[in-house]
Amino acid sequence: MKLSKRGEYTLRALIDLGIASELGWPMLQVSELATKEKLPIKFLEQIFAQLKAAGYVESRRGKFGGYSLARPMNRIKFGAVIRLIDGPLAPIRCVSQTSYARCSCPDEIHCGLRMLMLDVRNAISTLLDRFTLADIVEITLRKYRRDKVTPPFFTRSSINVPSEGHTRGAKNTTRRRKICSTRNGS
Amino acid sequence: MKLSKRGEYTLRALIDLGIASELGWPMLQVSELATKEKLPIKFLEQIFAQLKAAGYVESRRGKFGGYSLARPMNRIKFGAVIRLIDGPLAPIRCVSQTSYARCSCPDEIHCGLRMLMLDVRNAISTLLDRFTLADIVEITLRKYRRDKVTPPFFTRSSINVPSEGHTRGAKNTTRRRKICSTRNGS
DNA sequence: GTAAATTCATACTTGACAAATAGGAATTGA
DNA sequence: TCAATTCCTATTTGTCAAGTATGAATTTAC
Repeated sequence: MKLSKRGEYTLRALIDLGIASELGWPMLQVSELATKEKLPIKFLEQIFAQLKAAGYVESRRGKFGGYSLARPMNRIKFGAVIRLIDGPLAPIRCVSQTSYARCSCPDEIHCGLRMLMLDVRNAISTLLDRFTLADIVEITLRKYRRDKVTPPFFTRSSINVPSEGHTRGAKNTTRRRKICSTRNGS
Repeated sequence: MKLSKRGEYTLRALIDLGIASELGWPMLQVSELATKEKLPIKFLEQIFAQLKAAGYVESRRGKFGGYSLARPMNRIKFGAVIRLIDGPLAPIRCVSQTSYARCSCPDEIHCGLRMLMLDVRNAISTLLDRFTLADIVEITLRKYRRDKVTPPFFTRSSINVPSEGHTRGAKNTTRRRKICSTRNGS
């Protein structure tokens, strides 16, 4: 029942993009995200290529380029994103709505396994097809405010905020100058 | 969010074992199950070894040996079986109850991804930790009766029942004589 | 126009693991 | 003693996730 690393990175990136956007910072660079979330940058690049091809993000090339969300956050459903990246949500193909395939059992109607897995599939997709990026971003920001924590990285005012606990190792004083090559010297 | 083949085979086998047991046929052979569900026999053997080690089934060796359930069906939860075979139910480790591991994000409390995946995990395990083999077997048998279909293979009375559509290729007239080497000649 | 920084494109590597296969030892019943 | 089974261990095979590598195309600042 695993979410792949690729899937995990994708969702992290989208959520960050959403939060940043909500805080008035609509465009982020892959390198920023990679350092913030400690993800391999080239891997993230590939992911963004896929996200762009699917219409979730748009890009600006060249110096000071980056990626931004290509649609309103409430139109980005997690279910769809995970299906794009990781394939069907269903545990087995014979209960998948979006990518059905027959299984080996002779009689699907009376297959106990299928019945059980159908329930599981429905539980998963009910959740993931209901929640949108907007929901998660909103809840996350609300939590941050409630606990009076400044969301790491993504506030304009954080330019001069002294580093605050979990933001250690990222002494980005000037905002536009960001730290490349923090990861294994490349 | 996939269930592995190993997991699928495991559940099919257990359900079959449960149905057979309910119909007064408590012991089945690996080869019977393999031919019925069209599974690789040697692979199934390994699975049963694991199931036995975990105390789900017990065996009788030698001629006319086989496997039978080692505990009452209402004590066999699908969640536990899947965890045994496929590992944690949670999509990512940082929301696993049975096998937690920290993830890369600096602040789990405010992690939107974690929150979302926690919901998914709960949805899955609520289902799979509630349903037992007894539930599925009962529902399946009820469906069979409702539709007036004899459950393939597992009725004593089916000894003389003419083969019936989806039981093609398995002309097992004598019950104890079963067809080995139906699969790719080995 | 040149340099720097970025996205874009493609190909490759590496390791892990699922899935299956193979061969035979130990056990049991007729 | 034979046949049929579980049991045990090792090996193979293929696939795929995850990551790496290299460089082209594009954009901005100077």
